[in-house]
Order: sequence, then C-alpha cells, then structure tokens
Amino acid sequence: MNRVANISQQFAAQNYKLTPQREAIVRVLLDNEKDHLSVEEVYMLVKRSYPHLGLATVYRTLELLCELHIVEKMNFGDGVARYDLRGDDHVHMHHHLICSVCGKLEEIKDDWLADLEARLAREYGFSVTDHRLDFKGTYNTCKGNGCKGDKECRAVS
Amino acid sequence: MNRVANISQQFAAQNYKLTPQREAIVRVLLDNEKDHLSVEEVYMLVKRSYPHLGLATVYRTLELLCELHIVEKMNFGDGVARYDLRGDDHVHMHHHLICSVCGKLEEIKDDWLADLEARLAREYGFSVTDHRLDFKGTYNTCKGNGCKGDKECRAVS
DNA sequence: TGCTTATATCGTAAAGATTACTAATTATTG
DNA sequence: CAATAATTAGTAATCTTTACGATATAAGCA
Repeated sequence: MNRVANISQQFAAQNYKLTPQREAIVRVLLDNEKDHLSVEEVYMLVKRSYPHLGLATVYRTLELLCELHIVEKMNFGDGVARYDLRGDDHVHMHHHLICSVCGKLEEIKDDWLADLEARLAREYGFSVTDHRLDFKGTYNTCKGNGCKGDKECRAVS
Repeated sequence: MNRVANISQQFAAQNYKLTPQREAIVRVLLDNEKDHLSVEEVYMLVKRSYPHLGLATVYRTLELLCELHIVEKMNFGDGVARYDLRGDDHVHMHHHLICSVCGKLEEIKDDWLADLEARLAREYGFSVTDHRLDFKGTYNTCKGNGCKGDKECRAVS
C-alpha cells in the first residue's frame, strides 16, 4: 500500500486528520528517509511544497507523529532534536555508527541485540520495548586524516 | 589514591588548576556517582558547600571535565544534558535500563558488546572508541501499575 | 615585595530551541 | 445555515546554553 495512505489510516484510527500541512510534512519525511532531519530542516524542505506553513505546525505534527509511533525523536548531541521514521511495524531497532573524524552517521538496520534482550528478561526481570545503540569511533578509511580535536566530547554521546 | 587528588593530577597534567570551585563541583559528582545529574542539579547541590558559586562556572567546569574525559555528557530526552562519571581508566562502557512505568534508570556496568565491536571492525572497517546502549521497557514488577501514557514518546530515545 | 600577565570567576546579556497562547481558519455536525 | 470542534498561523514566553565584559585570583619574574 501507498505509504501516505497507510499513515493516513493510522491518523484516522486515532481520530486525527491528515491535513494538507501534515501530509506535506509526512512526504518530506518519506522523501528523506535516510536522513535524520531536525525540525528546522523539515521546515525548510516542506516550505518548497507548502510555502505558507508555520514552524509551530512542524513541531506539533512531529510530536503527533511521535505519539503515533510513526517517527522516533532522537538526540545526537548537536543541540536539536532529530526525527527518524520507524518501520511499518512501528519498531525502531537499528544502530548508528558515528565517525569522529568525518562526522558521518551510518545506519545499520540489523537487530543485533536479541540475545541481550533475552538475558535482560531473564536476569533483570526487564522486558525491552525499544532500544538505542550508537557506536562512536572512526572508519579505517578516515584514519590519518587528523582528528577534529577533542571538542567532540561536547557532543552528547 | 584519593579520587580528588587523582583528578587534581589530571587537571595539572593539562595545565589546568583544580580551583576551590572546581573541586566543590568534582566532589558533588563523586558523592552522587550513581545519579546522572543535570547542570541545574549540580548547581543546587554544590551551593551547599560553596554558596557563592555561579551557574556559568558549573557549565564551564563540566565542559572541562568532559574534555578531560573525566565525565561523559549524555542526553536522556528530558531537555537537559546530564553528566556521568567515567571510570578511572576513562572508559565509559555501560548500559542503561529505562522503565517506562516507574521512570527508574538503572546502570549496568558490564560490557556486552565486545563481540559486536569486533564485527564492526571486520565487516564495516569501523573501530569503536565508545558506545552507548539504552534499553527502554518495563520491569516485570512494574507491570499492571498502568502506563504513564504515551507522552513518554516525547522523550528522546 | 611589587609589577605584569595569564587564568578563572561572576553576573548577566544574548542566542537558540521549544512550548504556550490567542486569534483566525477550516472542517464537521445537526 | 448556525454551532461546535479541530487545526493552523504567528508570535510571545520559557528554558537551556553560550558569550561577554568586568572583576578577582594566581603565577612568573625583576
């Protein structure tokens, strides 16, 4: 099924309407699925198709999408919230590689933690609904390019 | 060795001084090692032993401690940065369990990801210097207490 | 000791991100 | 069509963090 129609149904199921503004925002997210857009970035992109849209509407819509578990709100330490589309099944099980040299952020869509989550249930009595796993380090191809300095510690892990 | 003296040496090694203000802040962090204090919380606590201290000094000192890899800056999605003491060896390899019902935040100090990190080096050419792993879910003992509602989605994973 | 220079602090102003709020607009219901 | 509810726009207010100028403290040296 068309993904916009699918999301439209999810809105309707919770008595929300997919207004033109909201649809324009959803389309921007779908068109930039690989990125982790900030509110400001969504705002800029959506203005191309909907020039009149207000910033507060972007905030409200992203919050709503989050409530519906369509997107995930994340923070990578650059001072702004970023949003990541969840899969159709609403799970959000992927990992990030963040390179200290080039700043690249790569996504890995496997779920490597099934064993650990079983162990948490067994040993800690804790059942996992979601997780977040980020690795910080360097790509071998970036080695020797020099480090951007220790200021990177200012970013949030 | 005394941990404050140890940290004092680390300051000196980088030509920084452990001023009375900085020492008061370090002591608050050591006395509350189990917590993940925010700047505001550190500020409140340190005022007991150093009532005259300014907020900007707390920001600057925590940034400095971060630069020296003595603390780790983190974000758990409540809108403020939080700080976590690293071990004496400066590594920061532990995990968090975050309960959606009671809000408890538990730390697990094992390193469960050595295998995955080997795999990243092998398959992705990426060498890990640090990682972050948070699990969201519920403790079995919290089940049935009712959920605080889906507003939790507003928090950053 | 006194002078000079660098470092650190204080208090607050400024910046940036997010939320709150009011009026206006659009849709829905009867 | 009138009345009610939902949504949006625009902006003000809030909150966290950073920047800045003045003051204070410490270190180096004649």
